[in-house]
Amino acid sequence: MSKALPKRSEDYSLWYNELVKKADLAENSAVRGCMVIKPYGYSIWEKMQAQLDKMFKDTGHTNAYFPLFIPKSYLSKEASHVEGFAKECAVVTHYRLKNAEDGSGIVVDPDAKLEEELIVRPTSETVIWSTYKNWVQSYRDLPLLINQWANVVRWEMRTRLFLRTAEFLWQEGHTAHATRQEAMEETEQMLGVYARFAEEFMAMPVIKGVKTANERFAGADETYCIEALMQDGKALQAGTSHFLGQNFAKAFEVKFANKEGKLDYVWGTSWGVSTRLMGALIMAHSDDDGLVLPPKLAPIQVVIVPIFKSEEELEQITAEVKKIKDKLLPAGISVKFDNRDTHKPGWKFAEYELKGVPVRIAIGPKDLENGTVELARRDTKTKEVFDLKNGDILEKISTLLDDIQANIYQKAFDYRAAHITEVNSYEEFKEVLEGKGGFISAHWDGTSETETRIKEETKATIRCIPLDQKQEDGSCILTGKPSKGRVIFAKAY
RNA sequence: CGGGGUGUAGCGUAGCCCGGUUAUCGCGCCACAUUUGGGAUGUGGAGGUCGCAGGUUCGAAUCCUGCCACCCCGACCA
Repeated sequence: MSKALPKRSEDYSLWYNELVKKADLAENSAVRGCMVIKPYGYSIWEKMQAQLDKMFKDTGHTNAYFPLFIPKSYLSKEASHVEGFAKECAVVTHYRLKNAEDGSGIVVDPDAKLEEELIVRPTSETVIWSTYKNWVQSYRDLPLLINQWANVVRWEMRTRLFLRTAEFLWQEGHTAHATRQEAMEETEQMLGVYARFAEEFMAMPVIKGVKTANERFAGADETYCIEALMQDGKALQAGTSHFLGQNFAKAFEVKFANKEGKLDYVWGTSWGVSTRLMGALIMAHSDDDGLVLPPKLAPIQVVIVPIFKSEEELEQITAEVKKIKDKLLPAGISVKFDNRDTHKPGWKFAEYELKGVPVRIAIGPKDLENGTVELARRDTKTKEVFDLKNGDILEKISTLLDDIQANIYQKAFDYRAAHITEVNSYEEFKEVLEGKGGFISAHWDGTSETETRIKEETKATIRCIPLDQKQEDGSCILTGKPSKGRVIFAKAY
């Protein structure tokens, strides 16, 4: 393991790339744009999945699985949907290989051409709605509240580990409802679930908002989102929840008989978060020494490092460690005792800091003598000596984990608060954008043309129209036309 | 997909312009010894299709062509 990480202040994207690799989260694979998620990285994803899955179940959803391949014709049924994804689809055209006649290896058998080409799903609306057609006849069949955990493929030009990969893991919820209002409530409910997950578990504050027409999901009537701010001042869309109206129901003929006996199209939603959340998690909290993980998502919450010279010393320490583990483990705290004699304590300290383990306990001969342990917290890098006789270690650690969770949230919150800037002129807008970055709250005339022009001139996009937007008369920073409230601009990932 | 850059041991690199003994150094790895409260030290050792494929040449890591991958900057996107 080589030592130092690049400094965030010197090269932020290099810092990110190196951190992802050095902390054993992921690495590039032989396939362009695809990544290998390593065990430690996957453990974090599993913690995210477990929590989100629970939240989905708690709100009445069930998991199912739909196929990876989508007949090409399905994709073209919803006009704007195809347009949105056509440029980044992987296509399966053949189903057999054979040995090349000149012995040069294996080639695609031209005789094995598929009748209809298959698209590797970039998202599953089309397969799912074509299935829902068969599942829905009456209002009694509604609502359908289904989620799937899956991989999807979007053939991206430029990729970055976790933030944008050609294949990524996600969850996609797809629901069908009898009324417009119910579908709208579902859309908002799931946005709330995402926001709560981001804030309470990832310790990452987010802005809830609505996308402008330019940024809306292809095929949706309305796209809601949570937007987070990274430490380099760039915004990251962390989750989306779409109100699909009756668009997919109409495209796939999903009709039901309502209570009055009349046929009507069902109302739909879809919502998703992906392994991109891993990127958000990394960039929200980590520092120049490595990852900083929120305790609620850390695969290892507490690491115990023994400091010993002899076998006997290690045995004595191990006995003490067992007592501590017996208290922590039943309380659901994940503890790793790193008793390897192949690495020195200092090496281990650095290693677990790189991996973002929230709390470290060190026990050495001096501690055995004094009945103490040394507690170190990752977020503040502070250490304290804890007297085992004068306090309950479980209570101490629980409090510490809660403190860390709260502290890193607060830190991210303060950073964001300091980086939401209200501006009232285009000059000021460009100045803030080039200087301190972050979210910029400004008036906009509500037109696509203006948004596009601002994007072309500054690379900033409207991240969202905040749900808690204040009614405030103002004039558009670009055109001077009247505006009723501020929207959030930023450069985005 | 356009512009620029990089590819040499597990990782990071020197050598490349100007072709010529056995390809450099550091980290890591293995062995032994001394060490162990913040990434130990010494001694010895192992490890290389110089990204891949062609070409030029008596001779290629080095020159030429093509391809692949990665990084940065653009267009596209969660």
